[in-house]
Order: sequence, then structure tokens, then C-alpha cells
Amino acid sequence: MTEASERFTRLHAALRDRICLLDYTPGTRLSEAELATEFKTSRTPVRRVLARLEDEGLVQTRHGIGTIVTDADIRTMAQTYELRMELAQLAGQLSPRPVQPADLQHLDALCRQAEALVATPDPRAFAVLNMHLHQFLTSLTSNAALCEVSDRLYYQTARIWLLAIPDLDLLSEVQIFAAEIWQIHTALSTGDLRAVALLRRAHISMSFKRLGGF
Amino acid sequence: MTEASERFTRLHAALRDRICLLDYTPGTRLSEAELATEFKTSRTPVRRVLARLEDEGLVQTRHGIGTIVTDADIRTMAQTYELRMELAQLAGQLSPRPVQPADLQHLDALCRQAEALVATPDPRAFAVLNMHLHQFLTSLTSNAALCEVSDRLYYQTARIWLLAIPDLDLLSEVQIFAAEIWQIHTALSTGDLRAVALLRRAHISMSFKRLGGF
DNA sequence: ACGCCATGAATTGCGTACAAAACACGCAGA
DNA sequence: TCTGCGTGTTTTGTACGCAATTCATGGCGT
Repeated sequence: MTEASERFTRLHAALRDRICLLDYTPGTRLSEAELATEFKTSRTPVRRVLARLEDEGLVQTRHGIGTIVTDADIRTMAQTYELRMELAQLAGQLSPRPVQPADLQHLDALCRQAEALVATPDPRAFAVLNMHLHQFLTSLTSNAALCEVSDRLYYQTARIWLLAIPDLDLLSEVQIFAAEIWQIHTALSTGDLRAVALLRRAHISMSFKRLGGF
Repeated sequence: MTEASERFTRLHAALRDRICLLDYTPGTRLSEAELATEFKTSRTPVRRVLARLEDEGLVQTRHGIGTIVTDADIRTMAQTYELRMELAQLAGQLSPRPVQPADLQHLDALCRQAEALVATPDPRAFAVLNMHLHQFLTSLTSNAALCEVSDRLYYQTARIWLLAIPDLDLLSEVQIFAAEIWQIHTALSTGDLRAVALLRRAHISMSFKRLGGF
């Protein structure tokens, strides 16, 4: 990978995470000039990243106004959520790859972090952990196309939970998450990737309901 | 829609179609300067379009070398094909929209074009018609996310058939297509979108087999 | 006091010059 | 003749200046 594309990847991931973790709340205006200054480059590479974020639906750029972080509410995202559920289930059917011991260790670590979170709940740390779980689960299928699409849809909907957390009970949510990740751990330890995928689908469905998407 | 974004959309669609219809065969080098001259603009908007095409997997840009149309063979695209099949089926389940009389007329027109193609087979005209069928079928679901994803995957695999046609029997392929589109017409006229989707999935699966993807 | 227009400030979109990188080609030397 | 290096050419990547667009603000007219 060349230096330019490395920088692009880094910048893209940085801005994407800031948006999905609400460092940039919906409506925030991102200035190309400011970002260029912060990342010690010119507007050109920044514009390239922003164009991709716009393609992914995370920002919207308008001439003469600025680049604005898009809004994300559960009602308009209902269809995306539906699709995510189906794709989560597909991950258990389309070319799953053999489960390695390292996978179980990885998930073990995530489980421990979830339990630590129950002791000291924190919205942002929860969101980060949820993101890591997603990345781990997508790594379990060897279907590259499915991974790409799932990622894309995940980042489109990732903010919704964090935006809704003031209306929810954080401790309760964390406990539910910890239980879910343990269920997934149990299924994975038997090597049953289809069960893992079905659990994931069920969890996405239930979180959608809790968020008021009906 | 602003003038700039209109130009972007037009340019993007033009290049995408040229790639998918093999006006630009895999390996072709696209010069930013040449495209800028052809479309009477500067390199800047062209680069933006090429960046998006790269994100979509249709070209690959490398510093100092050029922007090269990617290769597309059935073996490496097998996973994408698998996912396309599943999504085609999902289109019949996820928020299908009511079938309008205009829809049937539209499909009627496509059927007639398919029959005309049986009389005078032509690979390119066939590919165009296939593209139109895809666009029509994706318009039958109101799930915007599913439409976007299906489109993306369709354009990634669209070239494969056209590349393989020298090894196939064109007349036979056209006849199969004409039969398929009539089947879909029959299903649609009964308003059974689930059946339409299942037929589509079956057709994709069979074409994958004929292309040697196993 | 209210509405309207003009003007200025801020921002993105575009065009162009230059830097960085990769390859083709020729030439020198063994 | 073959190998290796250096240089020139072509291409994409970056930086920056300017054009186009939008919005806020203030002044003017009624």
C-alpha cells in the first residue's frame, strides 16, 4: 500500500469513527480547511475523504454551505436495519471460515471488556466495544462482498444507539449486551457459525425494537 | 440537484456503463487528462469520478502508472454472485411496493425487446437489455438500502457475462433470457413479488453455472 | 417598525502548476 | 550479446489561487 492511500485510509477511518462515536454530532459542519490544518495536509486529500463519506451517507456536502454530518434517526433507518438483520443471518450461511482458537481468545477478551463495562458503564466505551464486536463477527465469514456490505450498513446505523442512549437505561443496555456476547461466545465455542449468525440477527432485531423502531 | 452533482452523476454513469459494456475492456488504461478533454472539464471532477469507480471496484488507480480497468472473472466473483442471489430473493420479502399498471407495461416493453433480440442477436444490445431489466426489478422494492447494495453488486458482476460470451452460444443465451423475462412477466402480472424474486434468484444461479462458476 | 436589497464574509467547486512515482529506452561496460 | 544504470517521459498526487454559491448583516426606503 502506497503512502497516499495509507493516509487516505487513516483519515477516512478517523473521521468515520468521530462521526459514529458522536464526536461530531449530526448537524456539525466540517470545514475542509480546518481538517486540512489538523491533519497537516491540503484540502485536496481531505476533500477526497469527505466525498467518500458522503457516498457512504455519513455527511452531505453542499456548495457554498459546507459539509454537514447527516442526521440518523431510527425511523428513516428502519429499512437499513431490516437489511442488516438479513445480512447478519447470511453471514452464517455464505462461506463461513473455520473457527480458530485465536478467534475464541479474541471473543474472550471482548467478553471480559463487556463485563468490565457492567461495573463501570460508559456510553462511548460501550459504542467502541460494540464496534469491535461487529468487526470481529464480520471477520468470521470469508465472503469479502458480504463483509464490505455489512460494514457499510453497520457504520450507517452505528450512531443511532448512541443518540438514543439518553432515553434508555444505560446499565440495562450494558447488561443486555454482556449477556448477548456471552451467548455468542457459547455458540462460537461449539463452532456453530450458523447459530452465531442467528443470535446476532436476533440481537439486532431486539435492539431495533428497544430503540423504538417497531 | 446542483449543476456540479449533475455533471458528476452523468460522468459517473457514462464511465460505469462503458466499463460494464466493455467499451473499456479489463486492463484498459484510462487517462485523467484524456477524459477531462473529452468531457470538456478539468482533471479535478474526473478524478472524483474515478475515485468513486475505484471504491466500487471497477478500476484501480496507482500513482505514476494510471487508472486501470479491473479484471473480472467468474472465479473471483463467485462470492459476489452468491450474495447477489440472496439479495435478489430478499427483494421479494423486504418492503415490496404495490405493483402498478405502469410496471406491467414497462416489463411488457422489455419482453418485446427480448423477443426482437432473439430475431437479431447482438451481445451488446443484450447486455443493455439485461441492465434495464435489473434496474426495473430493483425499482420494485421500496427498501432504498437494498436497492443501493443490489446495484453496487450488479455493476461489479455485469461484465462477466459479456466477457464470457465468446465461449457461449449467443442465440441460446438470448433464448434463455427471453424465456426468463416472460416467466417474470407472468409472475408480476399476478402481483406475486415474492415469486418474481425467487425466479430472479434462480436465473442468476443458473447463469452463474453456465458461466462455469460451479 | 417592518420589509427588502445590497454587500461582505465564509465555504465548496474548479482549474492549473508543480511534486512524486513508475516505467521505457538507450547507452555504456563487461 | 547481455546486464545494469541513468535519464527522459508519462502519469497520478498535492497544493493553492480563483470562481461560484450561500447566508448573515446592516442600511435604506416606505
